[in-house]
Amino acid sequence: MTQQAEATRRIPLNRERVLTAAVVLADEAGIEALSMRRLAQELGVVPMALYKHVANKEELLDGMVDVLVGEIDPPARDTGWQSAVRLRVLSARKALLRHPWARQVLESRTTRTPAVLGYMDSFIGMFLAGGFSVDLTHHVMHALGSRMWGFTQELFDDSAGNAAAGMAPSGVTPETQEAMLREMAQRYPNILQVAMAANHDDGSVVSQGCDDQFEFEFALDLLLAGFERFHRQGWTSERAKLER
Amino acid sequence: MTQQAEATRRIPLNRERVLTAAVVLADEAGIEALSMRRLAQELGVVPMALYKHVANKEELLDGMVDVLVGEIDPPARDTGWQSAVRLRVLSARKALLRHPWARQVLESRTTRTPAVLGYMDSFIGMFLAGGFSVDLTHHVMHALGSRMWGFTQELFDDSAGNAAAGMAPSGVTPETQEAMLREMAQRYPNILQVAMAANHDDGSVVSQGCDDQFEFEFALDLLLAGFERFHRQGWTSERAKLER
DNA sequence: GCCACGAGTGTACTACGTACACCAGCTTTA
DNA sequence: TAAAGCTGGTGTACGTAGTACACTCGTGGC
Repeated sequence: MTQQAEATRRIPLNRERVLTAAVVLADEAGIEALSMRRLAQELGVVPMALYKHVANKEELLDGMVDVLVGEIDPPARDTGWQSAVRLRVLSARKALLRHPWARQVLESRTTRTPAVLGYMDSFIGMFLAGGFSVDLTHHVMHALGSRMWGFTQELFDDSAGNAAAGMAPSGVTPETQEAMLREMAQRYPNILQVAMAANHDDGSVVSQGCDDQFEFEFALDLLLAGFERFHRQGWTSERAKLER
Repeated sequence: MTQQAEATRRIPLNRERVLTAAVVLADEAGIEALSMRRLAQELGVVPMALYKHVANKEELLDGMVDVLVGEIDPPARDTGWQSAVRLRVLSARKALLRHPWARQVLESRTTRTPAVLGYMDSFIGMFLAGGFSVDLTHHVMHALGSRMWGFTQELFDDSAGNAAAGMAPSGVTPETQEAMLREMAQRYPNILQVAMAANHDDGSVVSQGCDDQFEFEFALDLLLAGFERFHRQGWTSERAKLER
């Protein structure tokens, strides 16, 4: 019977099971709750058992990124480079939003796994297939930067009002909120103005914040339009010109 | 005599001394070496002494960011918005490059200190002073994103060749390097192409990498040009249009 | 039947952030 | 001038990390 119980519980571990469990745990409990010990516990196993499947925590994180990359759609066929890139970035963004930990983890990675390199490679391929010069492609990839992954550093991740007070709006009396606002108006008039515009509906700084998706696409399209212009003009960097 | 010795060693601690010591330590030993214990040791003091000057490690990091912000030039007077923004971003970038830890720490921050808010506020002020609508300013700030701080997520932080192997070029025989290259060429032809172009001088992927400063300014100027175009056209978001 | 091997275990070590009680010496005040 | 209080530094201790290393035990091949 104990053997039966053990047999049922012990679906044998493997790298994939470890990685997906890590992804689920990070999704549900946050990346800061993802420790080797906690993950092992979640898998009904002793911490050191994990090390038979991943070399260490760094490799675990790399593996999680690989899982993420696997969720990004492949490049669309039969469209121009611009919409191909756009679609793919937005697909990456969707994957990223499903996994709140991903941004932080991606930012922290220093080595690139084959899966990541593969993603980058096919990404570059979209520009090349669109007739971009290698030179322009290179700079364009840099300009995209982390937007390739569907994210940007969010400067207003909370509304500016919350950020100023360093606290959540809940549990703050209207009076203190009022006081905070006056304080803000004095010290950061410009932030206040912009924040008010972003929260136009009720005139409060401490409301739903701004439309991240809109902001993201705004910048993305601005960049894409810039790329297109350079491309049409046959732009080349000085460095590349010297080569010819 | 012991009193004398103590008196010489005990330049009294204060918040500023703690913060600058933290900055120096992070500069020299890397951010991962910055622990409360190590920092205390560096200051010739017991770990818990630090907690009389900073509430906890988070606040220490916030304070370090404040030090950084203090190193950024104020906005230039008597120039157009475009060069004012450009100069300021490049000044931020210079400060950032002096402190290799800064990017990671900035990215990890969730609360904004008054100094940071002050920086953002005066940053926004440059656009408003340039005649930008509040609406456009808002989106433009989002588009700049972390570029406001003078950095972007570096995708090719090492040369692609190193990234592929996950190791430093030193200590790798030319033969394995050659093999790596062939491997790369097969699996990531596009990356290879771009990387080769970036390392045009000797045709090796594993050389000095690309000109980060150039790449940064490329994207920055592309964005600034886009902003300018929108500004001239009196661009407004749909959301803002509804307001009128 | 033996033996090698690989997955999972147990114990232990080092390093971290920090709570809490304490103390020395200075400043304020009665 | 003595008592009281404040300020900054100390010592000890706890809980949580990551992971090295030696182990056990079930399985499959000879």
